[in-house]
Amino acid sequence: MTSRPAGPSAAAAGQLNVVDGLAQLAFVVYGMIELRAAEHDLSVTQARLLGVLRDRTPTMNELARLLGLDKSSVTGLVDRAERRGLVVRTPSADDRRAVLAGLTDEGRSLVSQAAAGFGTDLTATLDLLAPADRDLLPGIVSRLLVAYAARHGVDLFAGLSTQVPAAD
Amino acid sequence: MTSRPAGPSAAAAGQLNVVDGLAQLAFVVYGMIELRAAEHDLSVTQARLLGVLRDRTPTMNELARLLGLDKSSVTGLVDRAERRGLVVRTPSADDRRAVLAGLTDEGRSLVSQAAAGFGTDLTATLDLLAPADRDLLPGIVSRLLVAYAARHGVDLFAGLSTQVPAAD
DNA sequence: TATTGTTATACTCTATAACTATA
DNA sequence: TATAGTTATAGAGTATAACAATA
Repeated sequence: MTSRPAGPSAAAAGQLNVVDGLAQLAFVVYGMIELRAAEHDLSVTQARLLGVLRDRTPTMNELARLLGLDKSSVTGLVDRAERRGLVVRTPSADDRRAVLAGLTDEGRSLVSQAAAGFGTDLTATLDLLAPADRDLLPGIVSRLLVAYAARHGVDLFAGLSTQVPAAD
Repeated sequence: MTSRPAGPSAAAAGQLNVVDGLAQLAFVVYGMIELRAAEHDLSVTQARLLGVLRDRTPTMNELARLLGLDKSSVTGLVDRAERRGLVVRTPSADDRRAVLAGLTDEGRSLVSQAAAGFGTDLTATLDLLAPADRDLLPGIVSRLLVAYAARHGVDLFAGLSTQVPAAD
């Protein structure tokens, strides 16, 4: 989707409960990622794929789990990325059934540029906050994510993220 | 609570900078919306469509602008929703070229249920936060969204949220 | 038999270009 | 001519089911 949040004057006043606010924030951030990824002809899905592969060389199966997709979906996803020269498949040495997916230099370069662009955009928005808010936000977001991860026994990661989500 | 230079709480939570943290949060929230929408066989796009129509009866053209999609995409989107009985097209009285899209009762019911489910999920996660964080977050998020909207001359909305149905 | 990955198939979502019917 | 909407077409993304190769 394109998720360019737009609409009539409903929220501009700031009369937003936190649930709606976080939903809107999610769409805004998602849209930022989408826009910067599109600059390099990447969909959010392709960007997530490259993001996951930044610090891993998983099997197709593991990749499916990491992305939350069916393995047949990942076949096509990697097919298209490989056709563009962003990803390569390598036979596994351990298991002759398995195939490892990894980034090419071009893939790595592309995802780094997209991530940098996204970081620039989001930072520019955060810079509009008052210093007190800017100081408090990182901790709250971190604690929120930790709480969520603990509750869901889930591995956190952001497709475009610059850093590894730890948790491994 | 005032400034805390190099927030140690954030680092303790797992060296996530705020950019990565917000990206992850966006994916988590987006995933929550996706999951609750899927419960009713709605994609995020269909849910956004229904969400937009909760308080509007726009022309196809306006709908395209609201969703950030091409008008031809909206034709198909509304086709599928109409086929399911969630949306109806009505000829415009003012302009014989134009067509208005609106929710059916079933569409309204469905989007309310999905929004309520999402609200429940997100609230449950927010409840894991310490009270101090829970008090601070809404204001920071609101101010962040207002800053973003002001900077981009854009009006905010979240396809699924609008208002929590609380007592619909 | 179970697992890994691919293929075949079908559907949603999206855009571009061409078309119609109004305006 | 310009605008509103649809249709035709193409491609990405997704899932289910069936399959081949390996374990």
